[in-house]
Amino acid sequence: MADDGRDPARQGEDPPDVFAARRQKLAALREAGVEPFPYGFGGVEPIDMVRAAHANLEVGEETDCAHRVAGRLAARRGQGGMAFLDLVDRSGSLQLQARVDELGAERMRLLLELDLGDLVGVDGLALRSRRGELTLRVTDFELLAKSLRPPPDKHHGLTDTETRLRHREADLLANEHTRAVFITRARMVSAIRRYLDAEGFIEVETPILQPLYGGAAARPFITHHNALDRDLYLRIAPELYLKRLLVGGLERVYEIGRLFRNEGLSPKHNPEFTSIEYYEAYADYLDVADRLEALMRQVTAEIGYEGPLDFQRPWHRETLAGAIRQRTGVDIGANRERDELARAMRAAGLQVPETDSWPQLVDELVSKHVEPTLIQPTLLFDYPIEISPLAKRHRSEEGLVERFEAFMAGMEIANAFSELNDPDDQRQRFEQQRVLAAGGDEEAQPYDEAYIEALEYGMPPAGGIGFGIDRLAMILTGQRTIREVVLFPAMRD
RNA sequence: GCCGGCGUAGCUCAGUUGGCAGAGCAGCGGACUUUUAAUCCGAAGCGCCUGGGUUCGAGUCCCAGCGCCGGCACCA
Repeated sequence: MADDGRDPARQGEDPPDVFAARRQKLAALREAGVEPFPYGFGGVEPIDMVRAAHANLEVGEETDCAHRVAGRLAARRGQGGMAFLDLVDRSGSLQLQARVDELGAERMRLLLELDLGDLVGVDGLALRSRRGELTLRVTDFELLAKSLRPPPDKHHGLTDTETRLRHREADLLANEHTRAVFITRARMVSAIRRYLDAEGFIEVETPILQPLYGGAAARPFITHHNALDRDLYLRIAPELYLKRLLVGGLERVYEIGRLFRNEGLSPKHNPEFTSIEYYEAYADYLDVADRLEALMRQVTAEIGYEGPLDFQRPWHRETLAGAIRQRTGVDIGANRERDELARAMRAAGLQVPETDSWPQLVDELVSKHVEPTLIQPTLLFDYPIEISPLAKRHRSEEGLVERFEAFMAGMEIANAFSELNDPDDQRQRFEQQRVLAAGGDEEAQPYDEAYIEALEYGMPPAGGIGFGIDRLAMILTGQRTIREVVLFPAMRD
C-alpha cells in the first residue's frame, strides 16, 4: 500500500536504512556548517538552452564557456578521481563531469556524497565527451535542497498506478513521459486561448457556486453556504451565464474552467473536469462547426501533434439520424414514439433496455453503435428537440434542433448549437423539462427564471460550443484514460 | 452498485505440489580519472495490503474487508 499510514518514514519512527542514511547526511551537513535548504540560486540557465548553445561542439572538444544550471540529481557513474552525474531540470537532462583535480579532494567527496534526488546548483564548463555527450565539467556546486526520500528506480521509473496517481510528484520526477504529457496539455490550452483571443473573444469567469444548476444533463454536487444558510450547487456547465453575457453585449466570450458532475468514474470520466465553452453573436451552428475545425487545425499545428488523427482535412460530417440509420438500420426520425422506436430496434436485432425513454434509446443507439465507429474527427448534425432544451429549432426540419456533436477516437468531445434566443420557446422547453423531472428524470434541466428574463432583453442570434479539455488532451497526447491527463484524479480514501 | 484480475524490500519484479522469504536498482563499507541501466569486492535491508480461518506448518489454500486496475451499470 502506498499510503497506509504505517509507512515508518512518514511516521518518523524507526525508519528503514534508506531513509535513515539521508537523515544522517542531513545532520552531518548541518554539523559541517552547510545549509541544506538555502533560499535561492540566481542566474540559472535552462538545460535545453545550454544544449542549444553547443549543438555543434565536436566530439571530445572542450570549451571555456561557463554555464550555471540547477536541477535534480538523477544518476551517478564512477566513484574514483572522476565521476559523471546526470542533472534533470524542467527542460531536459545534462551530464555533469566531476573531477578531483578540478574540485579538490574535499569538494569532490561532498559532491559524491549527495544523494540521488537532491536538488543541486552547478557551475561548469561545457564540453562534449568522448562518447559524444554534452557535458558540464563542474567547477563549483551547491546543495539547493536535501532529498530525504529515495527517488523511484532510475531505470524502471515508477510504474505502480496507484502510487503514480496518489503521489503525482513522484510520477513527475521519475517519469519524463508524464512531464511531457502535462506540458503538452498546458500548451494545448494556451494555444486555444491564443486562437480565441486573436479572434476577438474575451475570457470571462462565471459562478462555480450556483443557486441553480443548468446547461447540461447531469447530477450536481450540492454544498452549503453557512452565512446565507442555503444550499448551492457546483456548476455542471457555465452555459446559461455565458449566454447572459451575450445579452449584455459582450458578443464573443469564452470560459475555461472546472465543471463538477456527480456521476461514476471511468476511463473517460472524472467527477471534476475542465471544459471550454465559447459563444459568438451573429453566428449559427454551421459557423461554429467551421470555427471548431479552424481552431483544431491551429492547436494541433502549434503543439506539433503527430498522432493518427487528421485535423487538416475538412472533418467528416453527417446527420445524427443518418449515422444511426446507416449503422443500425433504425430510423429515429420515422419512430418518434418510445414504443415504436423500441420495436424498430428489436426488429434490427438490437437490445432494448426496458425502462429507457425515447431520448435514452436514441442515446443508446449513438453511444453503442455510432460513437465507437467515429475515429477520425466527425461532426453529427441535427439532434431531436427532446434532448436539446437549450438549442434553437431547426430552420427546416420539424422536430429537430440546430445542434451538432463532435466525435473523434471513439469519444464525444464537443457539443454545439445555434443558441435558442426566443424567451417564450425557452420557457416552453423548461416546462417540458419540468415534466421529465416530475417523471423521475434526475438529469432534467431545472427551470431557470433568471435566464428567461435575460433572454427577454434580447439575445443576439448566436452559436456556441462546449468541449472537454481533458478528453481533448487524452486524444492529442495519446492517453487511454482521463486519469493520465488529470494531475490529481479522483481516488478513494 | 455488480463481476473479474492484482496487492511481496525505498523502486522494478521473482517466489515451484503449502516446508527457513529472493534478485536487480537504490542505500551502506571499499576499489576505480571518459562513464551514460558504469563495473568489481563486501556487508545489510521484506510485520509478504488488513483481519479471521484450515493446517504440524500459509506469501501460497478458504472467508471477510480495504485499495488499485479492467469490464458492466449509470452517464458526460
